[in-house]
Formats: sequence, C-alpha cells, structure tokens
Amino acid sequence: MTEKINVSDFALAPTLECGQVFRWQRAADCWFVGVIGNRVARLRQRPGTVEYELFACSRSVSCGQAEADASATGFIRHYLALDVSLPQIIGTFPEDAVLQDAVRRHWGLRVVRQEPWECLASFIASSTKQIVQIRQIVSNLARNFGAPIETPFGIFHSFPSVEAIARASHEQLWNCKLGFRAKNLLAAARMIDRGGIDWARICVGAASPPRSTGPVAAGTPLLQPRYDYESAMAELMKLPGVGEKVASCVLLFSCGFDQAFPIDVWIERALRRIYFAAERNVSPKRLREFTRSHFGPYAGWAQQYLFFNERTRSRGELSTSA
DNA sequence: AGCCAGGCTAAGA
DNA sequence: TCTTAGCATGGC
Repeated sequence: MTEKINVSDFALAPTLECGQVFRWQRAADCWFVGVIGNRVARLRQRPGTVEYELFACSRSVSCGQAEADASATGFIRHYLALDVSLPQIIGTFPEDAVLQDAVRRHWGLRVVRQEPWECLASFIASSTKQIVQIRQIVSNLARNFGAPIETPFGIFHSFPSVEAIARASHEQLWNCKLGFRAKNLLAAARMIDRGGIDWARICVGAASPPRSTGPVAAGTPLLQPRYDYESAMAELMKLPGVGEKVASCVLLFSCGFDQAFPIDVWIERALRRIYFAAERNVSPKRLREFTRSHFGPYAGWAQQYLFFNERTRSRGELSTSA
C-alpha cells in the first residue's frame, strides 16, 4: 500500500544521489528502492508529496508485509530530515555566488539521518574508491553478513551489525572487494564490539551501535552528556582507517553535527579553484580553517551542495545511479 | 597505458 | 609540525 507525505523544499533524487548514502537504486516508474535499518523502503516524489512503501521483518510485522501508519510516516520523515526547515538552513549560508548557484541548481537536497555504524563502515570502505565501487562493497557486505528482508519485489539485506563484521574473517571481508581497507574495517568493528569507543557520547539517542549495554554500575548516569565536535572527532579517530575526512562524514551524516565539513579530493579541488584561485600551494590546514570560518553552523549542508555541484558540473547525468 | 578514485598511516624532513 | 610514498583494485 502506498502512503503519502506532504513535502516542500525537498528533492528526492539529489538527496539520495549526492553521495551521502550508498544503498539506494533507481527502479521503474520513478521509484527509488533502498534499505533503512532493517526495513526496505520504496520512495517516489510527486508534486507536493513523497510516496512511500515500507517493508520489514520483525515480530510485530510479518515478513514482506507493508507497514503504513503514523510511525512509518514518522520514520521516513525523520530519515529524510523532512522535519527541519530548509530555507532556514540555507539562510545561514554566506552570500557566496558559487554556493548560492549550487543551492539554486540542487534546491531541496537534504542531509539525511543515517545509522552511525553503517555510515562509519561505508566511509572506512570509501578510501580512494569511486562511489560506484563503494556502493558495490556495501552491497557485498549486506548480502554476505546482513539479515534478509523479503519484499514483493525481491529479497534485500540489512546492513550487518557490528558483531557480524567483528566475527567475520579477514578473507571474508577481503572477498567483499575491500582491498587494503578490509583490515581497517575488521579492526574497527572488533574495537567497537569490545566497547573501545564511546558511541553514546558521539551520537546521543542514536540507534547504533546495536549492542545491549549490559548492567550499569550503581550511580552511573544512563545518558552521558554529548561530546563537543572536536572531542567527538577525536573519539572517532581512535578507530583504524578513520582520519579527519571519514570522521567528518560520520559526524555530519549520522550524528547530527551539521557543522562538519568533509574535505575530499573533489571538494579540495573546488575550494582551491573557487576561493583560492589567486594563490597556489594553499595548505590543507588553511583550507580547513577557511571552511570553518566561511560556511557557518550548517557548513556540512553547504558542503553537500558544493560536492554534488562539483560532481555534476561537467556532466548531465550522474554515473553513480547505475 | 596510465591516471585517478568521497584517505589513512608511518616515516622522514 | 608539515609533506610524501605505499597501500589494492577497477573504471575510464
């Protein structure tokens, strides 16, 4: 059964294809099909609305049965960040000709709320890989280690849990086409699995990592205060294969740090061309400092507009939608 | 054929 | 503290 959500200031295609998530595919009749947590979703944009169908395997909902109720709508609205005001966010951007042009061209792009572990694992896998290949790796991991989800249009797989990856062998991960990143993903999963990272203070209220917390010592507060941005970054960078870029992606895409500004090769090229055309040999440190002072509290959203704009600049269509 | 990909890390200046 | 090779593999 298809349900509808009224939307404004939203564009589904750039949101799902700008490179922040790797699990969405185009299907027939303008549908996008993807996996969110342990559910399969079909999404389609129509004038003024987003249509959705949601399928899950759980105790309350039998496998393959469509969900459609208030909580399902809330689930989609939350994932797509439809509960925030895009004009207000764009209003914090600097008066910057290039950025404003990117915003006009891709109006409606939103930073979605991913699950932290899937986001982290995906970006550990992303080092010096093309987006097409990252999508392939994530798909391989899900098919080999995730839980199957049946739908009327095929079987999908949830992204594997921390334990599932932690229990895998190096060879199994290697076979998912991770290359030299396999040992990083394995070591990161094992470190998280034994409680080596303070997730609760990086992503307060997040659904990840999917581990029971076990007994808590008397007098221990159930919810620690959230880390500030720098501390959260430092905590994430304890993990092998996680440097500043990957950590920024995780903080922006899955932990609600809207100011995080990942600098990858595409963004770095764009920054040098747009803002430092007169200078050459601008140090990475100066680039970082510039992005922090120039783009404001929603720098990460600005980054997504610039990134997607850069990747589609001399191209009509995106090569990642295959 | 050769260069590049949503980088990270250890080693050397 | 700041640059530089090495890392695996596939797409173009």
